[in-house]
Amino acid sequence: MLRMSTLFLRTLREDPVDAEVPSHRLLQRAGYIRRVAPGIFTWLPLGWRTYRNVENVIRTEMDAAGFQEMHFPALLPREPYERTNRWSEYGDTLFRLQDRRKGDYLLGPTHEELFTLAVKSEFSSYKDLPISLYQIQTKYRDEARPRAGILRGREFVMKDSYSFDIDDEGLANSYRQHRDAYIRTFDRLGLDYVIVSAMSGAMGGSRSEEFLARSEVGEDTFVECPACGYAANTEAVTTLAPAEYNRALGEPHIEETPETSTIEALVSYAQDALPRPDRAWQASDTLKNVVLLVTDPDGASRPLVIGVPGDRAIDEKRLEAALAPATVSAFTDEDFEQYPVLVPGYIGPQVLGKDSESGIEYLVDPRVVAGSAWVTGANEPGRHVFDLVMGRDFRADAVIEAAEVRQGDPCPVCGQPLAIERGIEIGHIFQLGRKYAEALGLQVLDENGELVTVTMGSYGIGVSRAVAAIAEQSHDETGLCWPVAVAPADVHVVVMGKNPDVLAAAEELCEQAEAEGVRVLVDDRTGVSAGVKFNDAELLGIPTILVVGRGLKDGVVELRDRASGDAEDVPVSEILARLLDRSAVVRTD
RNA sequence: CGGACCAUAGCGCAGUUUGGUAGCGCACUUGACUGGGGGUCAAGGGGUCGCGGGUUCAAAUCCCGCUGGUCCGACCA
Repeated sequence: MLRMSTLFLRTLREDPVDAEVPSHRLLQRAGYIRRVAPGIFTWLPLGWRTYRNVENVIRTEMDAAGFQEMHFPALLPREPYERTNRWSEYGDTLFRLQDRRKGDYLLGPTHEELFTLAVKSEFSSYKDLPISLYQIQTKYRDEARPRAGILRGREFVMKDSYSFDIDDEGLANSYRQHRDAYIRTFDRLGLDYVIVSAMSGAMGGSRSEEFLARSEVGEDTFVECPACGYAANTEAVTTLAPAEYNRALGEPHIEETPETSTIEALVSYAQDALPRPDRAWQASDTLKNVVLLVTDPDGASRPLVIGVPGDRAIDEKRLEAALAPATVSAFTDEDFEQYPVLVPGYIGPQVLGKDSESGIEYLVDPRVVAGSAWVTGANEPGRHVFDLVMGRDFRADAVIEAAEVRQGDPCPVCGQPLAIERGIEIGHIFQLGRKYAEALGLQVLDENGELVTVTMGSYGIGVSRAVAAIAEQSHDETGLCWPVAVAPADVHVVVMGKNPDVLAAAEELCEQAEAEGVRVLVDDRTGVSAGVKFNDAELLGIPTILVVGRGLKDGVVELRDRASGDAEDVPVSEILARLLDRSAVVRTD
C-alpha cells in the first residue's frame, strides 16, 4: 500500500518553466519524473511504477508472441558498428567514449549489430530459424536538441526486437507476427494510434510501418483518408497521377517574359500579356524546376533538378527520404557558375536528363504525366516556353515524391481528400532485409547444404516514450488520468478530516482491498486540507478516487471516476466489489 | 548548426537600468485555529546571487572571459 504520508513525493503547485508540452509539465508537477540534465530524467516512485506497468504490458505481449527476451550491454565496442559503417554514418548523434587505454566505445543507440552477431555466433542451420529475439534496453542518442521531456530524451528505454528468417516469405511472416503483437500491446496500453506506411530511411530495407499515437504535440506528420482508411507518414505518401491535366493547344512556343524569375511573377505577367482564352493562368499550370546538390554517402556530389507543379514547394523531409542515403543541399551561386546551362529562374527541362547534352539528372513529380502541357523556363533569362508537353517535348529520368503534401490532396487509394494529422512515433516495424546480415556475415546452411544470408526484421517500441504518449492522450486541466492498465495504483483513497474513527475505517477498507489484489494509494496525511488532497488526487491521475469522510456515518463512501469526474455514494458493504470491478487486479508488477 | 534569451533559496520570480544590510510567492519547520476544494494567524530555517578575473572604499548590480541552461528553427529508425 502506498501512503501519501510516507511516499517519496512532492507535487508542485506551479508549472516548471522548462516544460512546454502537457505530458512533460504534468509528469513533473505530479512528481513522476525529475530532470537531471538536458534530455535525461529520473523516475521517482510513482513514475517508476507507471513506467514498469507499461514495460510489463509490452513484455507480456512479446513473450506471448513467442519472442525471446535477452539483454545486451548498453556500453558497446566500436568494432561491430565500424563493420556496418554506422560508427561514422550515425554522426554526432552517437554517444562515443574512450576507456583508459583510448579504446573507442559507444552507448548503444540501437542494437542491430549485436543481435546479428549473437545469432551468428550461436546458430548455423536453417533448422534453427525463424527466431525472434528482443530486449528492453536503455538507449542513448546525443540528440542535437532534446525536447518535450521524456517524449524525446537523450537516454530512453526502447524495446527492440529482431527477427531472423531464411527467406522473404519467412520475413513477411515474422513481420506480421510483430505487427499483430504491437496492435495487442498498444490496445492494452489504451493508446489512440494509427498505423501508417513509412519510409525505411537510413535503416535500409523494404516494408516499414510506424505506429503513431495521435497527438498535436507529436513530431511526425501523417496523412489519413477519412473515406478509405489509408494512412501514411508524409514522407511515404504517394501522389496520385491526375486523370485530368492541361493539354497542349499546339506546338511549344517561346515567349518573352521579362523579370519573371519567380512563379508568382510569371503567372502575373502571363495573365497580363499572354492571357489564356479559356481561363486565368494558375501557378499549377507552370513547371518549376528546382536545382539541388546531391551528395552520395561516398562524398561525391552532383546536381539534380526536380520538376514540380509551380504551386508546390519541395518538402525537404520527403526529398531526403526519397534520396536516402544521399543527402541534399542548396545549389549555390558558385555551383551555378559551373553549370552555365542552368539559368536561375528560367530553368527548363529541354536541356535536362541523363541522356541530354548536359547529362544533369532530371526527376519529376508524379503530377507531371505524359501528355501534360506546361509553362516552364526556356533556359534563357526573361523567356519561358509555353505548351511544352511531357513525353513529347521533354523527358524525365524518373518520378520522385518530393513535393509538399497538402490537406485535401487526393488519397492515392480512393481519390478522396486527405486529412493531415500529427502523431508521436511509439512503434516502428521494418523489414530490414539482408543489410546487416551481409555486413556481419550472418549466414546459415539451407536444406541443400548451401550457405544463405539470413534476412532480418527490426521492430521497436519506445517504452519510456509510451509513458509520455499515454500522459499526452489522457490528461485534463487538473492533471493526469491514467488508463487502469498503467496507473501506479488502482484507487486513490482520500481520507477526510482527522477524526481517528474515519482514519481507522479507511485503513480497514484499504487493507481489505489490498488483500483482494486492488492496489491502493491512501492519502492518510493529517493536517492537510481537503482542497490539497483533492487537487493532488486529480494531479496524480489514479483512475478511481475514493473519498472516505462525512458519508461514513451513513455507511457510504464516495466513489469518483477521475476521468469523467462522475461521483456517487456507495454503501461500504458494496465498495470492495466495485473497486475490484474497476481495478487491473490480474497484474504481475 | 543558425537565431533569440536566461542563470539570485527545493520550485516560480523581483532586485541589475541608477553599485551601498539579498527579497517576494509557493514549498519546508514550530505553535494555534480550521477541517469536503491548494484555509487563517504567529514565529522560524534555508543563499559560495553559475564560474574566473577586473574596476571600485564598496559589485547580484559595471567591464572582460568562460561554463551551463531554455525556447524557435535546422537536424532526428
